[in-house]
Formats: sequence, structure tokens, C-alpha cells
Amino acid sequence: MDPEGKPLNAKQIRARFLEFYAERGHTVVASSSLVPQDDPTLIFTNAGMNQFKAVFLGLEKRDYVRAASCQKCMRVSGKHNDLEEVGRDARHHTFFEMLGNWSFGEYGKRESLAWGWDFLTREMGLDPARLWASVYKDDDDAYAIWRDVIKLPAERIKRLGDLEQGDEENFWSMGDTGPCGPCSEVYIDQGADMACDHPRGCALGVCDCDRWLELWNHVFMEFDRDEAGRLNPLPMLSVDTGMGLERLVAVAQGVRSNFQSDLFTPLIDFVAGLSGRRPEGEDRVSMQVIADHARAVAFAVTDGAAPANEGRGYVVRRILRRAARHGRRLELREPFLWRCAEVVVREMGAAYPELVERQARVVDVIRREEERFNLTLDRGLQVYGEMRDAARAAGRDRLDGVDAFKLHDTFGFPLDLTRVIAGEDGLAVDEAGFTELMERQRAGSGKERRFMAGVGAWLPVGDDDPARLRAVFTGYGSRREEARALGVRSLGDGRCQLLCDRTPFYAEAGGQIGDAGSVVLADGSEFAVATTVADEAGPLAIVAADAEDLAARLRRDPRVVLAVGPDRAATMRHHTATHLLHAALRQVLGEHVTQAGSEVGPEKLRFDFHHDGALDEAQLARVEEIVNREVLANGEVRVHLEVPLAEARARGAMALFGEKYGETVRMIEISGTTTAFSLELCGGTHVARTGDVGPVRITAESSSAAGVRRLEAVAGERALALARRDRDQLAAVRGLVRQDGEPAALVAAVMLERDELARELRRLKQQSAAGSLDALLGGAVEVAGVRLLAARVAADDRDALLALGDRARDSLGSGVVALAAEWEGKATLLVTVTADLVAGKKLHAGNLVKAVAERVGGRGGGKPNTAQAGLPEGTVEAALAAVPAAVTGALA
RNA sequence: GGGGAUAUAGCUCAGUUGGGAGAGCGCCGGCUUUGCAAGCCGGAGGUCGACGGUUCGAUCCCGUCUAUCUCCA
Repeated sequence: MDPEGKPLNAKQIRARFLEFYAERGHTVVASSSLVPQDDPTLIFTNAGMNQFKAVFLGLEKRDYVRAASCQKCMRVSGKHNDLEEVGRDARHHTFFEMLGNWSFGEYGKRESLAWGWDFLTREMGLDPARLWASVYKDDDDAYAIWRDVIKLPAERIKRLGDLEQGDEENFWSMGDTGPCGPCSEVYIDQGADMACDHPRGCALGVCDCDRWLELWNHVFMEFDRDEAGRLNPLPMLSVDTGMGLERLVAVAQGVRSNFQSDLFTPLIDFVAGLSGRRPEGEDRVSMQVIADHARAVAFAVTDGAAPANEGRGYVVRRILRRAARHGRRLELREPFLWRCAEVVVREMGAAYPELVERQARVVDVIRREEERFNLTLDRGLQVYGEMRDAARAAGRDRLDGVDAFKLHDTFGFPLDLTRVIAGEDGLAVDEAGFTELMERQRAGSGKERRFMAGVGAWLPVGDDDPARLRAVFTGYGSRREEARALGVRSLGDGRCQLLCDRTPFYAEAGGQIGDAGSVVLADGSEFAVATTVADEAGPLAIVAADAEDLAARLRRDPRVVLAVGPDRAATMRHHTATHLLHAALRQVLGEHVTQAGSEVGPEKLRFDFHHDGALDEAQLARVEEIVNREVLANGEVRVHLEVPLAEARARGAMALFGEKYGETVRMIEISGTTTAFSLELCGGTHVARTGDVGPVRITAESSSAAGVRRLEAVAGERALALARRDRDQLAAVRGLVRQDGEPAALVAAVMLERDELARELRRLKQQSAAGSLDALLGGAVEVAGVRLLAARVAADDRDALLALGDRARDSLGSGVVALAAEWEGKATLLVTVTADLVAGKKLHAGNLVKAVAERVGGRGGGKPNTAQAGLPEGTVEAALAAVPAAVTGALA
């Protein structure tokens, strides 16, 4: 409550939470991106602790031990989150915000629970009499804190969960192994009228209904679970808590559904206004779906997850299309979701400045996707029409499950729309058949899932378990390193991963490909490093060696010399060139140009960016010119380490996909002619001065996806090689044309001349063919009452032969023409029959040519009026001689 | 990662026992016509997505690849 006794609004609640913990010594940490940076196991950030995972695993140190945040989260799958359910009840969301406080080995259960209690009861003004708590069965500490410190009556403290019985309630773990521990949850009793009719009675720990609303989960990480399932105490206890902002706001504002809180009402009101309908009944459900999905889509696209047909982009597309379908239910036919996204930006832009920064592009992406979906629906309608007609023609009053499934599977036409439209046509839909096919598809694709196939267990080199060790990357400064091997892991394909305490090898990240090179062992043996990949342990060299063998050698002496190969220099040039290109594109095309991906290697660089429409020659030339101008300026490439994220953002640094956003970031500044020319967050390797990049040439411009352009370019010696090749090519052209002047003009003149000559040649050939036609016609004979012309002619391609045949047939008026010609070492026989004979005498050119060809060992066929056959060499005369007999035979 | 569909003129698309590449719109030229999507005549424009196979012959059948659409994970 605020001083006047009015409920707080969502913005105030979010701010209060962070202030509350800041006052208690917590560092307020910005929400990390919805798109997880260094965690391939996650599609979207789904909990507040995601960005602290490495800290809990002991792999990363932060300069604080208490933190609090409000984290953007998305959950679109999982046992409690079927996308189809979102919007139908009071609680489920795709996008939500998670409030949390953390202690990294510092304070414990007592502080976390007591502060949480104070926040809820004093700051939020929740009635202490309605709050309940649960603890893990064996967690006597937490129980005692609730009863003795917070003074919660014992009847409102429940002991839940039982690991021995397989009940993981109130026991949290990150995975099958690793940090884990008991948790304690805070619930609010929403009142007896919200109770359910569970057979064993509506009660906390029994049912799962909305009366007992879970508000806050405090996790106490105190164990490390090993492979045998044993719980080993951790040296330090850590705290990880999470509370859904949407629930808290709803409870604090005294409403029963999250959708009635002011996080959602502006959106629902907006959609109601737009559609001219009231938020009641099924219409209310649709509006809630749209409100939820508009938030999800706006945030996801802002964080770089654009609609696509695979991965997280596909999830975004599905959410967006589901919203669009609900819009149609409200009879919103024009794209509308992009306008909802504008409302999201208006409402939440203050808390999440990135929404405002990228609004123009995000709104545009959403509107285009809506338009695309309309096209998909149009095409689906067309296909549906064909299916309907076929069903009716067959006298059925039902659309097959196969058809409904095909509409959905192949044309993306949703089942519910099929149902509605078929209903209007008086057709039922075989939904059982549809469901069966759907199940089959699910079962089919779920079966084969391989992730880093064949990766074996770590083979330790020293005493420590490599799974707990980490490599330090030293490759910014040096390319050769004497290091100590820690572990080897087989990839199952004759190669293995090598973990060392330090390594100069850059692992594939941020578009820059992993380093190749070599590793030399103490025994003098040398192995090639094919590339380098990263996982939580840091850069791992992929070595072409047998894992067991390599591990055995290293156990005798773990010292190794790691040397990055010579390609790295070219890669560094290309990486710096990529930053120059990015900045130049923004100058030429505008600030909407943002990176959509890149690949930087020794051979070339590839840069994908958001922009509509192809770049014309002038734009490409301008971009190339700017990049090269900056190279000549020879500005300094400065690397700023440990820049606070907020500061980097304030300076307008460009964020790079695939790059890790910690509290502090690495920033690459390229000084230009006057001020900073390029400023990007980037972990890659760069040259020292822009002059080191050497000449840069753009080699290709294309599209990689809707709204995304792709440029390819080369720098340094690759650009020189390209220039050399171009020069040689031009010299070759000049040499061929043997005239002075611009090669293009010379070639154009030659081409023009060639076209004229070709035309002239064709005319002459036709003339001469026409001339010889009279002579040919003189050779026509009469066979069985049909005029027949059989002759060898000079034609040097199929078209010429056919044209000649046409003329002969027309001159003949009524009859059969058989012409043979040879070109390219192959003989072809053409037979044409005039229309009157096809109809009257039932002559068939295809049959005639087949009969003749078979006589001499050839094969052929064709249509009744025209047919062709291939003849063996030297059989032309024999074939022509066989024609009269074939005609006679056909008429017999 | 696994399926399904599509790829033909600048654009939208036709094109079946495998046998001569088409329409509409757009473009260029000519004629006609003072007006609203003008009319008539003529013309240019195609490696039928790429590569391989089967065949006397492939836009068509088969295989591989690429791109786009779409579903499942």
C-alpha cells in the first residue's frame, strides 16, 4: 500500500522490491537477455538464476555476494506450461518477470526468509494471517526459523517432499548432479471460496488449486549431488529465490486473476477498444491470450529472437500466430499485434529501455510476420477449397483427418480454422484422424535426439576431476602457450577434446570460428588441433587423437605447448573488418541496421544484419569506401576490459549475438577520423590498428532470411588475391578481344555482333531450307492413298528439324512427312502427320516413328501429329526406306 | 534434428501416359484514341532453382544439394 492506502501499481512494486534488497546490501543486477547467451541447453531464459549459473557452479566470481534482480523470463513448454492453456486461466503466462534475491555463500536461510516475510507483510501490506509456508521434510532449520523467528503458527507450516519416495517437492536441483538443496515456499490463502473439490480435501500440499497460491520460493543450495546420488555438503550455502511479479502484483492489488492486474489491463483495454468488443466470456479469453502473447513477442523480438521456422524463432512464430488467430476470433482482420507491442513498449519501456531502443524494428518485424501469416492463411484457404470440392464430389460430408492434417502440417493452416470454415460449408472434420496423425509425427521426431553425439566422460590427467576445472583463455595477447593438460574427452569419431589450465586457442563464439593449430607434448609428439569449442569449462581444443592414448601420454607428463596456427592473423583482420563494416552500414543505411549473425574465419567474413530490401551498387560502393577509408586512417583498436554493462550501453555500444553479457563486458572501440567510429561488445580477437586490416572488398550481397541481408567480404591478403584474379581476368579479356578500350564495352560490342550474326544465320538457314523444300516435295510419293515425303535433310538441331517438318507438312496439305537429320554424331528421325489423316485414317506419328525406329535398332515415340526417334549411326537410309512399309502397315 | 510442400518470363501463376515452353499483368515499338485498370497489332524477355542419373529424348521420372513455406522436437 502507498501512504494513501491505495494499492501500488506494478511499476512501483517492481521498484520497491529492488530498493528493498538494495537497502540490505544487495547489488541490483540488470535482467539478462531473454535469449540465453552461453547456454545451449536453454531456448529462453526461464528463471532469475540463469545468469548466475556459472557463479553457483563455482566457475565464475563476481565482485558481490548479494544480488537482486527482476528477470525477463519465458516458459513455453514443460509439464505445467502448455501453450494452448495460456490465457484460459488466471496464472499461466509465456512471458513473465521473476523477482529474486541471491546470496553466494554469504547469508543463509534466516536472512532470506525473514527479509522475504518483511517485504510481503510490511512493504506489500499482505495480511500475515493469510500467509502459509512449506519446508522440505527434513529441513528443521527452516522450520525453526518460520516458527521461532518469524513466529508463524505451526499449523501454517507444512513439511513437504520426500526424496527417498521420489517426491522432489520442496527440493530443488539444477540437474541430476551438481548443486541442489531444500527449499521453502511462501503461499497466500486466497480464501475458502477459491477452494477446489479435491477428493482428499482442498489443502496445502494436497491439491494444486488457486486457493493456495504459491508466491515465493526460497532455495537453499547446500549439497552437491554426485553421480551415485549421494548428497555431499557444499563448503558454503547459497540462496536462490524467485517470485513471479505477475502473481505478486495481482495479490497486492487484490484481484483474483493476474490478467486483472495493471500489468495486463492496459493491453486488454486496448484490444477491447480495437475490436469494439467487451472483455467477457470467450472474447475475454482471446483478449488475455493476445495480452500475454503481445508481451512475449515484443520482448522476444527485442532480444533478438525473430520469428523463424526452427529453434527459438519458431517458438516466437507460434506464439505470434496463436495471438493472430485469437485476433481473428475478435474479427480483427488487419494486422494488430504490432500495435499491441507498441502498448507493451509504452507500459514497460521505463523498466526495460531496450524496448524503447529497438521499438521501430521490433514493431516492423511483428507487423511483417502478421502479414506473412495472412498469406499463409490465404494459401490454406485455397487448398482447403480443393479438398472440400473433392470431398463433395465423392459424396462425403466429412473432411478426412489426412486432409485436415495436411492443411496444418504442410500449409500451416490451423485446425480450429479448418473446423470453423468446414462447418460453414456443412462439412464435419475427422478430428480423431487428425489427432492420430499428429501423435505419429510427435512420436517420430522425438525418437532421435542427439546432442554432441558420442561425447564420452572426462579422462582425468591429474588428481582433479576435469569436470570441475576450467581453462583460462590467454589468446588475446599470445598465440603460443606452455600449459598443463587437465583432461581429455573422446568425441567418438577419432577426435577428442583437450582441456588445459590455460590456452591461447579462441573457441568458436560471437561468429568468430574456433582456432586451429597444434599441441606438442613433453614427449615430443605433436597433434593437430582442428578447431576449438567452448563449454562451461572454457575453450576446449579439438585434437585429432585417440582419447585414451592422449590421456596416457599426458599422465606421464602433463606439460604441453599450445600453438595457434597461422590462419589466426587473417581471422583477426576479418573480425576487425566486420566491426568496420557494421559501423559503415549504419552510416549508409541507418541506425536500424543491427547484427543478426556473423561468421568470421580466415577465408572471409560473413555479416548478417536487419534491413529491408537489397543494397544497390551505389550503397555497396559507399560502404566499401567508408570501410577502406577507416583502414587508411589507421585508427587504434582499443580493447576495454571489465566495462560495466550500463556504461557500455550508455556509450551506445553495439551488442553482438552469442556474446556473454555479464555485469561487466569487453568492449572494442575503433577510433575513427574524429570520434569513436565503432563501439561493440565483443569477445573476439582483433588487430591493433585498422591499418592492419589491409584492403577490404565486399564480395557478395544476398538475403539470408526475411528482413535480413547478408554481406560477404574479404580483407588483407584475400582481398589482394581477389584483386590479382580480377586483373588477370581483365587482361585475359583484353587479350581475347585484341582491341583497345574498356573491356566491358568491347565485350558488349562483340556480344551484339554475335547476336546479329546468329539472327542472320537463322534467316539464311530458313531460306535455304525453304529453297530445298521444293526439291524435297518433288520427291513425295503416294503410298496406300497417302502422300508421303521421306527424306534426309540438313538440320543441325531439333528446332531446325521441327521447323522444317512443319513447313513440309503445310506444303504437302495432306500427308505424312518423315525427315531424318544428323547432328552431334546422333541421328534423329522426325515424323509428322497432317491433322486430317490423324482424324480420318487414324494414322499416329508416334506409332509410325516407333515402328520405323525399331526396324533399325532405334527407339522413339511421340504425339499423334508429331513424333521423334533416335537412330543408331549409319541407319538413316535404311530407316527412310522403311517408312512406306510402316505407313502401309498402319493403314492395313 | 526429423517430416511435408514449393522453385517455370520482371510479377502472379498454368503446363500428364516423357516428345516443339505458355497465359494474365508489366516492359518496348507501331497504330488508334483528348479522359477513369483504354483498344488493336507487333516485339523483346526463360541455362523451367543447381548438379547427377534413367532415356533415342527430361520442365515432367529417380537421387543429391540449395532456397523459401510449413509442421513436429
